[in-house]
Amino acid sequence: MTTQKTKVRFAPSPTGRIHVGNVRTAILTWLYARATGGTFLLRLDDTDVERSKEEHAQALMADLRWLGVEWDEFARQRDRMDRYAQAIERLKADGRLYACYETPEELSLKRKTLLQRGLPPIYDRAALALTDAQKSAYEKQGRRPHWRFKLEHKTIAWNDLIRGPVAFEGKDMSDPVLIREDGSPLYHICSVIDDLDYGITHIIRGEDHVSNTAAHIQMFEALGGDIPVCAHLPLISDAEGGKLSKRLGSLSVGELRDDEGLQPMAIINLMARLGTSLPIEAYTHPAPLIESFDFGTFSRSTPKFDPEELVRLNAKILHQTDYSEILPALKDLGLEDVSEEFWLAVRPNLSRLREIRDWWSVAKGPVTPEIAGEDTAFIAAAHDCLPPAPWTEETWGTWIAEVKNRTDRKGKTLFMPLRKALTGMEHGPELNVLLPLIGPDKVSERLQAK
RNA sequence: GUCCCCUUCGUCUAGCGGUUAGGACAUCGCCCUUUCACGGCGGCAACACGGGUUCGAGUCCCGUAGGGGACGCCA
Repeated sequence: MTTQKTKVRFAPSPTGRIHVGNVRTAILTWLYARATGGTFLLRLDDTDVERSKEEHAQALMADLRWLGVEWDEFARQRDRMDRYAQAIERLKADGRLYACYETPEELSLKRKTLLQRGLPPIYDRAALALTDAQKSAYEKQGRRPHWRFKLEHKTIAWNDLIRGPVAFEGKDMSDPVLIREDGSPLYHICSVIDDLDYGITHIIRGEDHVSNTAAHIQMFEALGGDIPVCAHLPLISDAEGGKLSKRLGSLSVGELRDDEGLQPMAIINLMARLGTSLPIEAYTHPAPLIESFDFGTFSRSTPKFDPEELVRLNAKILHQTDYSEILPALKDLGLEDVSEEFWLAVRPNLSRLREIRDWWSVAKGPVTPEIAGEDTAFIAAAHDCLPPAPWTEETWGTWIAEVKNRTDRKGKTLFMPLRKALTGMEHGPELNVLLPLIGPDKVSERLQAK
């Protein structure tokens, strides 16, 4: 065995915002690259000029960067058309590509007929029997050919990192179209040529590609290259068990960030471990995920994706995030002068970062103190025994003891009116840490509110 | 329609012929806390169904049901 350096790629089509299903593949591919000390290539598969849009390409890269999924190399297929043409010529010369003249309508009819007879809709290779005379007759009618790759009718087998031994029969598959009628190359051949040229050692993608892989293997062989190791990930499904579609399937990284207000690590943690035998944990850094990454831990069944899990993870991540690490995100929220004390005080009460704004206004105001009619005398008494500045975390204890002495209250009737007067809420961070953060002036002011 | 894959607590899963069926998350209870949250400690909870094979089946075989995937001049 050679000690070949791992090289993997994530190859999305920039046809829309990247969503949960896709980003999982990106994250796992990236983790594998980092786990093996290999290279991660981001390749835009933008051969479909109709659907591929530059704005989607830009948004995709922004989303990946936000997640911290950094790529080492970058390529896009639209820049490589000359190279594809060259490889295609070789396949034609080798007789692996053959010209077909059926129209899309004719092909669709053929498929429908086969289906009705209970047969698999496999292309019948009629074009292979075309004589030169028939071909030129088609050409004279103005028809241009599309080209199919002639699969060898033999067993195609590989050892999948996730699925184990996989085998397909060439005869059970349709010869894939590699070149459109307009002469443009299709995904299959572009992908194979790129994987070859860029030295991809491992192909990691969804299991919706398994039968493609069978065809691709023959293309790798036809082009005389090494066949990368394959890992086909089970697709994730809806919480209801159905296919990941509609609302969830379209749940994009952008929405998770902008609408849901989630931390990138919430998504990384869930996607890295969902469907594996390793526990889903709330790490604040990807390092433990990289260290523990192992295709052997992946199940072959389709796991269910529950967005609520992201929120739970998000909360746990926040509870553990250090002040220095949250600072940039706080700046983005427009909270420049949050102190470390404040962060540590409110951190356990956050499930989304933006909720910190609520606690920030509790500390800085304005707050609408809540003082019930029957509590006015009590609050006034409490105000009278406020300890002198400076205030520390001990102040609350000192104060409340004094209030207890001077009034006949205890338990909930003792502290709850104070909490409501000071914060306007019945819940929140502990008052011993909150009190010095609000400060003597505002505390006094709020206790005297009408 | 044909082919392929999958099915263990609510969820993600361990298990690879003999287990009190293990863990994590969720949930519930207790502790901590003069609130909520955080944290700590415990509890509840599962082998889709039906046939085989075997002394013995969650584990092997066949079937049924359910779910997913593939069968494009999309990727």
